[in-house]
Amino acid sequence: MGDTTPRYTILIVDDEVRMRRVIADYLRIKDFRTIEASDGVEALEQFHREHPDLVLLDVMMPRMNGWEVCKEIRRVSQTPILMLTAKSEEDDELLGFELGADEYIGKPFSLKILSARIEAVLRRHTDTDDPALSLSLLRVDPLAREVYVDNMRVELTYTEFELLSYLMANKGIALSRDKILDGVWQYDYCGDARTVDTHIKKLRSKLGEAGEMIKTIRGIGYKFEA
Amino acid sequence: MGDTTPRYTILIVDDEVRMRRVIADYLRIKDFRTIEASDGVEALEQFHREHPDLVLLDVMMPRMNGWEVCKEIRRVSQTPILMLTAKSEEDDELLGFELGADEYIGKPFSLKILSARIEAVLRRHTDTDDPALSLSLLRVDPLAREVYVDNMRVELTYTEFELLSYLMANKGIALSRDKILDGVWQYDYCGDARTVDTHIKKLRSKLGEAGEMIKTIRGIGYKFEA
DNA sequence: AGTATTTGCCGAAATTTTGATAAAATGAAA
DNA sequence: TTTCATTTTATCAAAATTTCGGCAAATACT
Repeated sequence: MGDTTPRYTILIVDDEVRMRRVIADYLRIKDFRTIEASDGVEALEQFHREHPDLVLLDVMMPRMNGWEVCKEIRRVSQTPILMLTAKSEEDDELLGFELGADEYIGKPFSLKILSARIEAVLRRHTDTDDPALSLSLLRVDPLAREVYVDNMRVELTYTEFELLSYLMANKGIALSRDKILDGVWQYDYCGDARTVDTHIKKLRSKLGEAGEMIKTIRGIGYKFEA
Repeated sequence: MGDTTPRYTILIVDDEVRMRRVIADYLRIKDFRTIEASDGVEALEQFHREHPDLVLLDVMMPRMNGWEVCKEIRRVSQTPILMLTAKSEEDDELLGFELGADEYIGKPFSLKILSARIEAVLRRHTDTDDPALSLSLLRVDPLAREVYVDNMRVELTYTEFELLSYLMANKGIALSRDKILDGVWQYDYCGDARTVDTHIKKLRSKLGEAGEMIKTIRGIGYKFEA
């Protein structure tokens, strides 16, 4: 099984080296490529550099805990997230789902079960989403505030960047101009709705072919679609 | 061959004296200058004192292991790193590359192969990278609190040094003025955000061409980029 | 006194917004 | 189906605003 190309890349985030090692070794046998991060900040860096297909996220971590990382990833990506936690309390689980985690596993867990869940989540995801498209054509790095289209750097202004982030965070949802104004421009900014149009236009032109991911919903507003 | 000036300085980091000696002897024949360190902490000290052209790094070491040293060096420098390890496991290699190592050699190795790899890495580095720019342009020695631009010492004030360190520690991340104020001036110092601008300006002018590594992110703040 | 740091102000440049106009889509009527 | 009127969106350019960098004065620190 070792000579095939890994099907998916999995980012393992845990502050304990031994835990990471155990999981990584097992997943590699199962033909996954693994990358690791030992805390939240590093996790986000790795995430943006490697664009893993799934993130295994420990909750208890220094610097930035799992919930925060989860939230931050969800701001720009639909990448499946599987949360790991020592306490298997119900409200933790609830919080996890609220923040956008796809699965939730309480420690201790068997590696067999872990990999089964991973398979399930990935299957669920690849059925619906198109991984090749959103992954390679348009890439947004919120930490560096950089945007790449087809691996080429695109310079966006402050508002353009915020607007794109907002649209992507609400991928697949038709947003009215008012909602967009509320979301991107702070607290009930009283501006013309045409302002949104203008920025959408600039975004589309700067994003080139990726600009077509911003759809016009007539009578409503706009929608981002992968 | 002994009368020529050594082309490059190589820092050999290994806790075994005999191993260091064997490698050093051979590399000296190959016309390299060698310096040595027996553990991670010493390695960092030597690194900052001597600014070697390449680091040979053993993974298994007391006090601070090779991965940590590698990571620490990468925080402030692009100097080529060649990792040495006894276990020739795949994941070690992966981790090494993730952390920024340039090459990876499993023990035991032949000295011939080792020096060939060293030559290759050095050649690669001086070819592809703009050596005058990324490699030796800006060097920060946090222990000595010294900064070198193009190998010329630059005197920075306390705040300037802190600011530069903070920016470099968060390389590639767009930082708001508030974040910078928090990070450099600690404990929610309530100062004008323009203060940051002024210090950035001074830093840029003192750093000369290296000052261009400090990018302005309009509407946000600043970002350090190698 | 002599640095180092902070603050205020101004002009240049970049960005955002506005307003006017053209283009496109929609739906109803011919 | 075609035409026409209406509504909605796209485009463009100019005005208004914001932001940043530089300068210099004021303040703090040694």
